[in-house]
Amino acid sequence: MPTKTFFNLPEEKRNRIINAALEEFSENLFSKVSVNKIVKKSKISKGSFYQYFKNKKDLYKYILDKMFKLKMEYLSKVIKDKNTDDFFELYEAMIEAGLKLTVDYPLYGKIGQNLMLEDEKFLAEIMENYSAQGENLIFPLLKKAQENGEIYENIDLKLVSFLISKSSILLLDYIKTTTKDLNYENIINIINEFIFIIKNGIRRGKDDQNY
Amino acid sequence: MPTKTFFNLPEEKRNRIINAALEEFSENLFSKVSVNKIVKKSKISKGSFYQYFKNKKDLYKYILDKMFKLKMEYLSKVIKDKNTDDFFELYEAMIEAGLKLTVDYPLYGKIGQNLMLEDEKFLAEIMENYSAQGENLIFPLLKKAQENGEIYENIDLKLVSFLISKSSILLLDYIKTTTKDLNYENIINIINEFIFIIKNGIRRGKDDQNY
DNA sequence: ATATAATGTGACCAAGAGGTCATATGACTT
DNA sequence: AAGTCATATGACCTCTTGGTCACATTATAT
Repeated sequence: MPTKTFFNLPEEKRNRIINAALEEFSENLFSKVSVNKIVKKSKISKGSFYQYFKNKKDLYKYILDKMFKLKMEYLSKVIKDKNTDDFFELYEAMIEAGLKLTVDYPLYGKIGQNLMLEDEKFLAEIMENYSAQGENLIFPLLKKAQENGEIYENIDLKLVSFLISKSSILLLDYIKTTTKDLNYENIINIINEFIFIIKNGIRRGKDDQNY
Repeated sequence: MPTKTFFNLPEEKRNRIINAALEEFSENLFSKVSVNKIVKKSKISKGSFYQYFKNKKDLYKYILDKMFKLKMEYLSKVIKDKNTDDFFELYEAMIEAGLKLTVDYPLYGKIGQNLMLEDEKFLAEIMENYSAQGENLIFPLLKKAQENGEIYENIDLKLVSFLISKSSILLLDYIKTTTKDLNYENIINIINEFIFIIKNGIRRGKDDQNY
């Protein structure tokens, strides 16, 4: 966490620093983010930087913290609003919420993507406080759905929740390689395609007339 | 490609260099691989290195080339041996082949994983000659299967082939986070779970009695 | 006006990077 | 023995990195 000094700063200056950091961390993995560039971009001196943050990692954790809080806001809002027990409905809403965040705050979106590309040792260290993120949010929902008979009994829920937790990143990746523009409608279409596959698979059974 | 000089080298020396490179590139992304470490590890001088390779990228491309050739060997063997038209059977065999390669040559496995984590600009540049890799190998098989009625008509095959092309990496990722040991049986089990999901989805329909 | 505390600053450090180059060595030809 | 060519070498160059520190400036309190 940043020092008291940092929080005493006038808001304008604090924002300058935060924005510079957001830009840098959205463009590079942690090890390639340059403190020098951040201080230049935010027009503070190197010395000041190290009066605000213990080191580069300290700043990174702070940024991630802001991001997770934002994400939780988005997710909890969706879960409350939907107010349903249907897993697939909820799941769709959650992916949508995740993608809505990356549309509303593209830099945070990129930072989230980059985070997932860090090597696991580093990731484990950085995420110690957020272990309950992604996967563990979905797992209970899946379990409930399985108990309700919505999901095959023999399916390995750990695997499914893993796939699902990766899905926003995966889909974003896919969208990048195909569609040129990230308009909302496009995204929603692809999400629906993906959910259909997770739901029904791709194999057309003998008894499937429609589709 | 390496220089003529490199190929004139006694095999022992050439292998020393290749092995050092394999180790380094399996442990780090390109930008973090150190030429200095490679020359130290392979006991050649810095000057010699630059007599063998134009630069770091030149060495990297050479290593990747070897890897792709190896992978094609594994894949083509599988396709020939199976000699089937059933998409899912073939698909399973292909994932297995991919994983077999990473078991037989763990360093190449890691290098492949790392490759997928490079940023896309760099990746595009490095892969210019191998664009037909992964995805495009699967797509025709999918198309055929769809024409045969094995796969729902409305499914977006591009998305499916994208998911599938990512599956070995995805699964390896999953295995790392759960199972401690990478024994073969374990891996096969997880592959089968995954294929089941892609095939049938996770939703239990009203008419599904079994499972 | 003085003393104390909070902030700001940039030259500096050591480490490491990728890449170059003048020179040395050794093998083969003539 | 002389000359030629392929190969080997490591000191050196420039650049960037994360981080430190002695010092300067400003704000607050008495």
